[in-house]
Amino acid sequence: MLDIKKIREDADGVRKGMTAKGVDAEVVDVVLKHDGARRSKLFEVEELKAKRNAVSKEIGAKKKSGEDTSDIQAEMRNLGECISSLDQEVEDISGKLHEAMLTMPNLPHETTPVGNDESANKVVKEVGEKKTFDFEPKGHIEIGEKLGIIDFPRATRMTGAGFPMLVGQGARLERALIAFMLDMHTKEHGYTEIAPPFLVNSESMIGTGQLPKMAEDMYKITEDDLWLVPTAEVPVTNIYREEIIEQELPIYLTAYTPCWRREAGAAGKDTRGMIRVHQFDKVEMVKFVKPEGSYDELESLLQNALDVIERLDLNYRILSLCSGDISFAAAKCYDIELWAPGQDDWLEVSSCSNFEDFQARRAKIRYRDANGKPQFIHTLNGSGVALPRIMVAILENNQQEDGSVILPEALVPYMDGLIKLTC
RNA sequence: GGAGAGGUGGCUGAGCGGUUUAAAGCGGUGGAUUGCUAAUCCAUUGUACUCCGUUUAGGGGUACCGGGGGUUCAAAUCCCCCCCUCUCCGCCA
Repeated sequence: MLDIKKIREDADGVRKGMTAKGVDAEVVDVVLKHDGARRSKLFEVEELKAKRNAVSKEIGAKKKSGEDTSDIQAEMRNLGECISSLDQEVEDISGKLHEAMLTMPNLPHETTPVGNDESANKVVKEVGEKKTFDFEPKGHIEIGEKLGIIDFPRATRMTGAGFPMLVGQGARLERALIAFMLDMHTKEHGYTEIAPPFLVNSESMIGTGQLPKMAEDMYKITEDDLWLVPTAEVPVTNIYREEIIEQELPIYLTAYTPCWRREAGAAGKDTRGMIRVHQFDKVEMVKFVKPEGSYDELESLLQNALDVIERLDLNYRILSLCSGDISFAAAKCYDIELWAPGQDDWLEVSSCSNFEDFQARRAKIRYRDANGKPQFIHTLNGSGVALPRIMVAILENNQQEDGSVILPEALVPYMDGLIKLTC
């Protein structure tokens, strides 16, 4: 959520930001209209309440000394009715204001490239060479099925398309990757591991910005009014919802969770294989930091994710996403993409974002500044990294002509010394 | 799921319709005193919104005693619904 004061003071700047994010700037005028109306009504009703409080106190005193107060009480009954109808008006206006505010995306940071869609994303850096083969490289589906480590047909029968099942060494590789990443983030990057709930309530989804906008992209358990997490960002960021954090900052947290996404708007896109699925595993990193250094923290967060990829000997490129392509809540976002020879395309395996105080404002997460005053903190998160696509990258980059796959050295200890997946 | 007991400021804990502007203690902050540690004394002490003022400072008001409704001139206090915690019972990996 944006700061209402910022919208009042710099309406034009906010309009510009909305436009850059691909949102109709008219929302600014809607917000300002409701804000003005709310403030004047609030002033009106608060004056009446002050009067009521004073008179009620008088009544108490008069009753004590035995005076008759029925006249003033009757008068106050009318005042009470005025107050409750004004209260209702204030509540209605506040509701509309809040609703409008919740639909406003975060403003892009000044270093975020301006643009409408992914064509305006900027390649910041490309590291490593695309692998070349002296045979025709296969896609991960063929490789995986031949190795017997992925079973799409049975998973589809059991659940439906987009819910892949890993088998044997495939399941083991998944677990190895998770353990490898968590170990790296906890032992080398200073993160504390969290094993959070996989279902959260609506307040948490609003807190990180998934609701209201992304409702139809998520799975909902209607009966209990809970949602399946689309990313560990949600439960982990919401750990401190409605708190003033008293412990020392920054706080670095990492968590493995499955992620569930309905991918409602993506029907027919990448439907085969593991590129775009309804359930996938991910290791996520989340940071709670003071505002001053949050952009340095974004750079180090990105590096934490890159360390995973470099250790697995994969080539990659980093994109700085443009204003129209970054997520609703983000001010700045880097994507990390891996080259997948079987797809002949880049695969996004991580998004590292700075949300500044946007999520903190929604989720009411604060810290105390040097003067002891509560202030909204800055939150950041990044995938560290998403599992199916890194699995795809490993299978497709490390495939041999005979169909076997050589495992990255860093994973060998996690695979009980296995160096190669074979049929 | 059933029965009972609870949920009050950073913490402990009183209050159970109107001198509560939420007692008292602990803690925190500032000051006084004192070889040090410590003790003692004095003062102070939350959050959000809002209005006035403003270079700063400041001053007023409203709301907040788990959450949401209701009764009343007046609710921490009475009534209803919900959430959470604890104890016992039931069910259960």
